[in-house]
Amino acid sequence: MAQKPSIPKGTRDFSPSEVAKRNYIFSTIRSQFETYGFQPIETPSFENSETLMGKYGDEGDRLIFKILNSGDYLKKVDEAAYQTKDSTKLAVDISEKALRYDLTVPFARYVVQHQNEIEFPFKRYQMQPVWRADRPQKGRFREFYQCDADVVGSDSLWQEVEFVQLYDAVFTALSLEGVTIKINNRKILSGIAEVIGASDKLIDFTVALDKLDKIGEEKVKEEMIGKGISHEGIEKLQPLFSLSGDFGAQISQLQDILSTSEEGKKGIEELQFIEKAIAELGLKTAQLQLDVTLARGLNYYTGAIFEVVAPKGVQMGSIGGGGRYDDLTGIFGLKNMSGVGISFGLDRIYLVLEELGLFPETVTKTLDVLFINFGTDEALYAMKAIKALREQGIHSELYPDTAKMGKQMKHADKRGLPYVVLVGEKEMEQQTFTLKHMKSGEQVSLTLTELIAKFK
RNA sequence: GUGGUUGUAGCUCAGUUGGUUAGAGCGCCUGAUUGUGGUUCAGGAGGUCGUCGGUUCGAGACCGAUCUUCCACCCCA
Repeated sequence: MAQKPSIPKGTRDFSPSEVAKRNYIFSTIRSQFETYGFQPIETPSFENSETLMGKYGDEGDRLIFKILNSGDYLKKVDEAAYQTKDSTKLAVDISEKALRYDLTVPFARYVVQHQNEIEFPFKRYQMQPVWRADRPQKGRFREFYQCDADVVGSDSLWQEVEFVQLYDAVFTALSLEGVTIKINNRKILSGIAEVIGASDKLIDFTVALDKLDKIGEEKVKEEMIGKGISHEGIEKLQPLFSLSGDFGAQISQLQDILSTSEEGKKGIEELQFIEKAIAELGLKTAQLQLDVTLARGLNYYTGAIFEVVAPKGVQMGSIGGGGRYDDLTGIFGLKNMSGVGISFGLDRIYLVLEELGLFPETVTKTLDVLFINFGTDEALYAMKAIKALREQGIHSELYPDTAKMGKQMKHADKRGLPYVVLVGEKEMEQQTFTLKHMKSGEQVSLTLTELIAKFK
């Protein structure tokens, strides 16, 4: 065997049926986005390095794909960095561009760059691939699609309420019932950190807290101690570990913990506003759940934090996430522009729908009817009918070669086509078409008008 | 970036302590059936065992490197 060609790890080819299923998810999401008043934009697949670098933390910088400069890229290299093999420093010299890492930062760049053309509040959606130089594993790829909807230029909490509804609407439309929309608030996390005297260690504290589900209370405490959080502080956290009950019950327990923190109280108010509104408006199939251990995107989220997890029993990380960022555009020089948004992980949603068998059968339908080719004269007769069918929007085609009938039938069978049409001498004489239903094997003789009517 | 794991026919996988010509099921092709696919029967094609190197009289099996798969950590959709 000659050397087989291959694709880079973490990337995938998509077959026709996979593309059909992916498009089904795309169009479902798109349709809900538009129903909620979002407008599409697109941004380049690569940005200037300085637009992306430093926006996702050190870990993020490591995972950004950098594009090597064209031409004699070693010429401009800093001699000292070259001699000492300082990769980080060298990277800046040999790479001025990088592949998009998510859609939020390019969006912030877009808003700042086009601020004078945009009417605020601006609601945009974007569905494009992003790239991460991560090590692949289940549901983690190096190239994958995000579907984002964001609003900039509005502080209103009604936006958060709408995003919860939007999540519910999309997953309901995809028949993916029972997803949990987890919600938290950065202000609550800050408040807790403040109460335990660890305001300066907010990130370390929340990263540890986030693992509560996974590694348990003891390990979380160990990690916090390891990060320099005092025993006293952890003592005060105790009620947090045993937080229980519904939304309201958890809130009242939080109120006790956060009674001395202004910021914490503000976070509670915000959560209560959202919860009340959602309780009043109702959700179709999703569930809104308070999760104080939820800590994502802390590099820029300032208010609400969202994460969507697949229904119980499906082993998949989050299938969506989002939150409020009061000052995202600030990093590009535009102050006081609050944003909030959510993201859908298309590739993971695909895996979940596949696992649960939730793709509608019609999604992969390609052709309504195949005409069997009996020879030149018959083919021309068939093509006239096909022309008429296509004008009516009926998906139809002629088997291109005059192969043996068995082979042609087999081809139709393999493609899973519902119907074939047989036209030989007999049919041509009578100006009819023999329509065969593949599943039942039944055959009927029809005129062209009747044939068209059959598929309309 | 760290640790582990996987790779044999198109697909799913066997292959004994290293020993002739590497197997099975499914799929594929041909015919029985030149106006009928999915069932059946008969026959057939297809593998330098991921790649490169090493140990050995002899390697699919042992060793090393590399690529790939999947998993855990980090982080994350």
